[in-house]
Amino acid sequence: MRHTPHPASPFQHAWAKAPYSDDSIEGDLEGPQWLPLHVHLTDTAEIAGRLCREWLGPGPLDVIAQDVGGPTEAGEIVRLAAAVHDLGKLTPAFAAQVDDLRNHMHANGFPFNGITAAHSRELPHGLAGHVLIHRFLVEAGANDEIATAFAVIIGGHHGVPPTSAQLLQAHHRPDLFGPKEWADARHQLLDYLLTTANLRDALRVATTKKLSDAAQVLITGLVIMADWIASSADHFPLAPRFNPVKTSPHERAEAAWQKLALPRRWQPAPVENLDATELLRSRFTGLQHVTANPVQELAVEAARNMPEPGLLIVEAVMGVGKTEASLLAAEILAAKFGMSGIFYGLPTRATADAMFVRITRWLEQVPDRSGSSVKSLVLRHGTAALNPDLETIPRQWADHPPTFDDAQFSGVGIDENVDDLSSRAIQAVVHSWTSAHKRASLADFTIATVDHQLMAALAARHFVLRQLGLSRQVVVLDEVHAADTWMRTFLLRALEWLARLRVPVIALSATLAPELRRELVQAYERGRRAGLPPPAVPKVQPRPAGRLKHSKPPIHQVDDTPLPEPLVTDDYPLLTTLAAGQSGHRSATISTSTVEVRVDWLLDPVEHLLNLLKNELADGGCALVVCNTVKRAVERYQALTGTSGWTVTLAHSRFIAADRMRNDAELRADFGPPDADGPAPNPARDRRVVVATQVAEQSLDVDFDLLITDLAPIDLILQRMGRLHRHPRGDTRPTRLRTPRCLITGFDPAAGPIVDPGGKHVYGEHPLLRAACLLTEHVGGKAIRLPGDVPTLVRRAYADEPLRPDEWQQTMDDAAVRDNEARLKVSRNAASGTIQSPGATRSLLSWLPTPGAKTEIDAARQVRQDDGGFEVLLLEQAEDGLRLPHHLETGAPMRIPTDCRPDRVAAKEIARCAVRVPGWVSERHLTEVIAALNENYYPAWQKEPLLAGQWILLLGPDGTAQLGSLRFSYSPTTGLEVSDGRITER
DNA sequence: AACAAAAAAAAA
Ligand SMILES: [Fe+3]
Ligand SMILES: [Fe+3]
Repeated sequence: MRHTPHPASPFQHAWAKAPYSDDSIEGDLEGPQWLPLHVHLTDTAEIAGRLCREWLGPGPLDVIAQDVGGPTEAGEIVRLAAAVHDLGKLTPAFAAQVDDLRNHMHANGFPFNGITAAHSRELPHGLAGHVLIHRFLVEAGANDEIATAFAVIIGGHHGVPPTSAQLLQAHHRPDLFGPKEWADARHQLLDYLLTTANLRDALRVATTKKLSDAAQVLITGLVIMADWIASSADHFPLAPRFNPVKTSPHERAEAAWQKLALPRRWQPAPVENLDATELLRSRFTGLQHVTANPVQELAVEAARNMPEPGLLIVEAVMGVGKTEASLLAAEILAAKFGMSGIFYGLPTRATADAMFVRITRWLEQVPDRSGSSVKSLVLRHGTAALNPDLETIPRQWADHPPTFDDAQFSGVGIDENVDDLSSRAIQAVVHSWTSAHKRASLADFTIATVDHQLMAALAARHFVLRQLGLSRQVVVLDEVHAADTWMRTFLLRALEWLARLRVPVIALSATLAPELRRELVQAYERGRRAGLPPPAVPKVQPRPAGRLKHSKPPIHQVDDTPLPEPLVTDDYPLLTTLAAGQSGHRSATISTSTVEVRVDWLLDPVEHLLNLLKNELADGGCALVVCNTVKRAVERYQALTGTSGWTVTLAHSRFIAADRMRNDAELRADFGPPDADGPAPNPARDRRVVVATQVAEQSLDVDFDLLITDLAPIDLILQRMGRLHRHPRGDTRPTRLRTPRCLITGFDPAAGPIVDPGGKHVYGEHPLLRAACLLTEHVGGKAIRLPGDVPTLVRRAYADEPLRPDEWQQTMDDAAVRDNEARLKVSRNAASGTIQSPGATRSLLSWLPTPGAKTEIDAARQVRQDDGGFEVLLLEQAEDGLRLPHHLETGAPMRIPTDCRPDRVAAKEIARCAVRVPGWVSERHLTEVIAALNENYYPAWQKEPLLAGQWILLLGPDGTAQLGSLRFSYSPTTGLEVSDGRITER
């Protein structure tokens, strides 16, 4: 096939890439360079084809195939989109941007008619491309709907699909598209592309087949990915300016692909011949002699029985091997449904860090039919760079000595900018083409905070890349019960999309309220239905009388039979499945040890607490005191420290990361599981009191002899109770503490249905009162059995059934109404930041808010609710410069320079000094605090990714700072405290 | 006078 355009073709003078000559400093004597437009387009088409053939995998390809006829056509349509993605660059509005190149085109017959570089912003080339491709498809016989569905991919190839308003504006500016000479050149270019890249059949598909929203999402993602790779001058060399490129598209792409060296995609092997136990033993080196437990058996069975991609919810307590169960099931599902990787989402960075190591070990054991020993794996969260495991593991899987490319694409990649972008500007440009976060979507295996899954449903720039990445991974979500109302809004929308993209999902959880279980199941089912092929003969909708004349017909015929209802049951552990529209459930009989907790009230005045502890800890032992607010926790900590007879520790989230990590580690060391050879008396547990906020609720595997907790929603109370006699310590516990006891504070049942204002602010009134009612049933009476009683208590707490006492009913009903309204408001606000549901719109047009303000789009919306709090890096101001908080300094004091970029080691130390400032500070004192923090802005630090954009809070040597009227103080034992001077002086 | 915990943030 002839790849060089006819010498007379004017389009060969059009340009796509033109690095400024300043970019090639450092004795680069080659002079200015360029890349002709037609070369960039064939490059991108070649890469897109390779991505489809080698990287994408059958699962997502089939989603596209469903719209266009088959997998071959799917690959072709992707190549077509890639081949024309920058057609909008063949317009005077784009081409006028660089004088040199503009003049060259002008000299070769392209009239500019006064269009200058200043006009380029009025017609971004993506938008121009949308208009041009739409017109071209319509001329080739497509209807408007089909043409728009394809054109919007071109319009959105920079991450934001156009809005209808933008299209309208573009149509009013024909001058920006240029006169006939330009239109002719574009037609010749299209003709050249169709011939050279062999895309005539693809065009026929594009003019006759309507792409669904899901296909639009995936293809846009693929085009962006291909464009990024094809835009790397390191892989696709530029030519001296105005010289033609002589290498053929195929050769260029072949060389680039080699150099890129993407690890071959994971191809899981079918494992039908192994039972759950055999599977378990072969995938986990530490479990050679273990037998699969019922939860693991059921998970494997559920995965094997799934007739099509579906949802599997596993509710079980921590410690029954849910992680193993999820990985076994994930491997089976990946093999069955053509997935090429796994996304493992965790609620916190700390849990993600811990899971990272476990998954790497598992990966070493998992068979791969691709024959490759290199796996592409990424740890994706904000402080992944601080994880020490990353430094030890990377090279393990590299087949060959790691080069820069290896760091990017094979072995372990981390989610951050590469060190030392070096002073050579052109290097920096090359290196950063796939910088950081957005590159991570290429990986087969992702361990991340759930946020990265939720963000797939966030209406923000480049969300299509997240969707594309997830579309080829089995998604496992851990601790889904922990999602609050805000996050749940994103979770459900993201789940609809996963279902639409035919992605199997495994959700792990503690006991779910039946309502949440139902929401998860129905969200997945809605997404699945959105992807069902429309019925052959569309039903004619009878127009209901009185409806607006212009009411639109539904996008396509949707199955309107009722959504499946998962069975409401108190079985536990519980596996709920949903596949092919059918919901099922299985429960396992599993012999976990039961803990019987006796419950009692303890009135608030701190003397009661002191007396209780004096008695109970008389013979030793340890107690956990959980408070609903930091303020209460600090108060109780201080009251307890003033008394002898025990050692007190305080734990909450307002510690700098380094201290928090150390505190957590100490808690695990002192109160964690006993050694495998059996429990021994542990002096660290002797007369210890830990006062904590909700940080003690989750993820920390610790055990206490006695629990005192503020009233909280029942599921959280039960989580806290889970810290009571959690490990087998038998008779090493003091005699009087051998019966597990839980005292509830923050509530006086005799005083009526009145909850503590702090708790009310955090949880709302209604769940607290419901919890109080349920606990009353057990006070002084029968113990709460863990985990057996958990499902019943959780179900009743969130059901409508009235609870005694009857006199509280009215208060509770009123509270329920208020809480519901508040919750509805939160989810409405969250929903304004989500993308559309699958099947709700014909195209991605206007899906994201007005582009142009690119950064605003990214920043203004988020998957976590904004409470006004913000993070600062806490450093000390010494006479001769900055230093780390002095309690962190080991050895020689380290002075931190502010006039140059700190080295990597120092930057990590500084990043570990991050702490969150409570929300009320910014709500009431925003301007004065910002003004004060702004003074500590060091331009030289902004080049360091770990420090860029961070606020710095400087404390004096006494550990305090005055910002306006606010006084900040920090100590490694009590954490960050902020007080308002104007108030305390009164 | 507030009031938990939790996370994130660079193009072709
Ligand atoms: Fe572009
Ligand atoms: Fe491009």
